[in-house]
Amino acid sequence: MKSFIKVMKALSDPTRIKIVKMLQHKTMCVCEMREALQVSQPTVSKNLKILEDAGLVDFNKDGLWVDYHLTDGAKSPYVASLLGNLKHWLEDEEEVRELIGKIPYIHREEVCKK
Amino acid sequence: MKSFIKVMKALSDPTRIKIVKMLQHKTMCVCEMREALQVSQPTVSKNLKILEDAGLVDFNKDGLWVDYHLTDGAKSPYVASLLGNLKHWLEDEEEVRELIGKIPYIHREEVCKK
DNA sequence: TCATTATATTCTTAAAAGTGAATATATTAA
DNA sequence: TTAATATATTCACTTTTAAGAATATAATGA
Repeated sequence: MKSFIKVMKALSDPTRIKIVKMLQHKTMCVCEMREALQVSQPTVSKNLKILEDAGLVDFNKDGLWVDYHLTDGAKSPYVASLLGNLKHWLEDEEEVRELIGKIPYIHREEVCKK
Repeated sequence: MKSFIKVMKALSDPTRIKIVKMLQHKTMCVCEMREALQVSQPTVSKNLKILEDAGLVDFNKDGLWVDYHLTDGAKSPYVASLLGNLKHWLEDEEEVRELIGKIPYIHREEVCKK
């Protein structure tokens, strides 16, 4: 029950859902997501940690950058199923379309370094 | 996005998940659920309202009693899918099994009337 | 080693969520 | 209409959640 609630809670916040939707398209680092979402860097980091604790995302370090990606959900039926559904859920929401539309124009080299 | 978040939030609380799991087995009134869950009557009513607002449960009035049941989720793909998954999710959690085990022994006529 | 910089963590604050006691509402029956 | 009772709502209180500013950590290069 506890781990199930953790997954559901993780997916009960708009910022975190947006992160998931972005990661469906592309592995991204914190500052790229910060730029796309227009929120503070700590907000991105903390929400990523919540997603990570729930088993929804994982990361690889690449020098100073930390590349986040969605997990395959192999360790949890809830995660696998929900991430699967989220591939099509919310796809036609304007809010999401707009966010995804930004991604190609965000380049790590320009966005990071402030 | 908003209605999706509402559904996910509704399913992010242990009390409400327990209510959903009980309603998978049987239509129930507030005082029956109160007895099974061992929480206050307002707590049951308020959590039912949250589930109702999210489109997860509906009710029929039967005199003084209000019989709650799960919806078919026809109005929302999220609801239909999540309620479908919840039929098997958490089925082997001891906490849930114990709760479901109580249901046959709870009789409206005995439990209500305090 | 020191400077730079991407990310994580801490701290503080504000808003939201969850609970039960008390109260209000609604339905039924006498 | 009055009494009884199932449910809903209000209120007060506590806990949790989410945000950003400030700070700490970690990795790289000079």
